[in-house]
Amino acid sequence: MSPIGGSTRALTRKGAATRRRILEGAAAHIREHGVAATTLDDVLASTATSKSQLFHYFPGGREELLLAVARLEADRVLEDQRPQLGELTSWPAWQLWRDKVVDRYRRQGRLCPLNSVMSQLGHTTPGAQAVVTELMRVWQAEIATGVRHMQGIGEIDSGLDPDRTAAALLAGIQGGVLIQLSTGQTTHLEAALDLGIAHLRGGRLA
Amino acid sequence: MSPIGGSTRALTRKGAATRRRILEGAAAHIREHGVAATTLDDVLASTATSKSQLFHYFPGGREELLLAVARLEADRVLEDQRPQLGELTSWPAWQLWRDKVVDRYRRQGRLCPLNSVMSQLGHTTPGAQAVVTELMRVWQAEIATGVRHMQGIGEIDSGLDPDRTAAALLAGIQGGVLIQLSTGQTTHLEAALDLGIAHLRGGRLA
DNA sequence: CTCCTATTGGACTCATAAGTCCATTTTACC
DNA sequence: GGTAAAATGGACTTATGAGTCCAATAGGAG
Repeated sequence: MSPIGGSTRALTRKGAATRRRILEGAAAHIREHGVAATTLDDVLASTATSKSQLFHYFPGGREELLLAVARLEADRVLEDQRPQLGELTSWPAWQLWRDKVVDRYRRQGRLCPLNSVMSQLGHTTPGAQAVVTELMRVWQAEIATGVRHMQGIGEIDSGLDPDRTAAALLAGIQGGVLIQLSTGQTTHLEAALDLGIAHLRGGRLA
Repeated sequence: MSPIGGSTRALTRKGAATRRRILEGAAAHIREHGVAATTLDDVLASTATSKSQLFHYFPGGREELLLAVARLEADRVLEDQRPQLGELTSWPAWQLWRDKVVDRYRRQGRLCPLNSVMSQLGHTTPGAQAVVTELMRVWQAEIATGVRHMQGIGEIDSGLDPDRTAAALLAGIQGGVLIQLSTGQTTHLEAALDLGIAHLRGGRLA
């Protein structure tokens, strides 16, 4: 449960506040400038903290901090899709979700904090890997639940494999966002979502 | 046409060979260890060259070298899909292409040189951005050509927008690969390709 | 043969940023 | 209010890796 060392250290109210200030300051700086352009000193400066504080609360240094930011951003990704992601119970509801996703990434623009942090940490690092894998697992599961519900009410062909379809849809979203990072356009993201949903509807476009 | 400076410098046969040795050595090291773990000194060591040589042929230093590697890898991506990508003229042909893509990325494993280089260079850098944008443009165009051909012979509903469909399919591929980088599985890539192609076939699974 | 330019070696500089250390202050709890 | 642990300030160390410089050699064109 606890981050890295596993040791549950005593945290006073003040300490907890400082820790959060550092974490959120780091996340903010990264969202704005990217990981590569974010040094520990930047974080310290923008949060009015000192080096000893940072290493006090994140003994693993930069890596531990980045990982914590990754967790934060991964959570945010799902948060930003709620409550629509959990209520895929009618075609209009799917459309609402689709729009929310597009909107979220359009707002985010060309800097994806999670992608940024991940490629810095390296996709092979156990910790980083776990964060992404878990995010994908939950995300895909919620989509699959939506598919199953629609199958239950006879709106989706029961011959479709919910998990596999959800996996494809999720891949489309990820790729759409990735392409957006370079092109600045959400065209691909929208196309992927629309095609995925159209396929669920049996080929009929909305 | 010429890389960055635009100045066409005189290159003797020997010089051209050295330049290529550096470039390919860098690409190889990156493919194996990732960008972050690739220093200029690593490249020099593994190619038996000296610092003055590297900066002689890549005056822009590390950044120019990485960009050159990105171009190399971007070309390779399309090369690896030939000739199938250009021959999407029947359903079995689509399947062959699909298999080739999956196989290519399965082989590549969890280190994607292009993704690695891109996130290091930053998606906003004009040069890096251009490389990816161009790759996506060509890739998508070739898929779209395949769709149009199938529409021409009446195998795909002419109501489908070839470019938009190709965009969605491409997004699925990108996302599938991205997810594979963390999970190690090509499940998502395969699901995305299969769903995309199934949609083209009008919902019928292969 | 000769001169100009390309090519090469490799030591050196320089900047940066992570991480360490210790002295000092604050807080929690009895 | 006294004490032990937590919290803090900030200077210092250290590692690393990019980029510079200059002197020395090789190659090609006339």
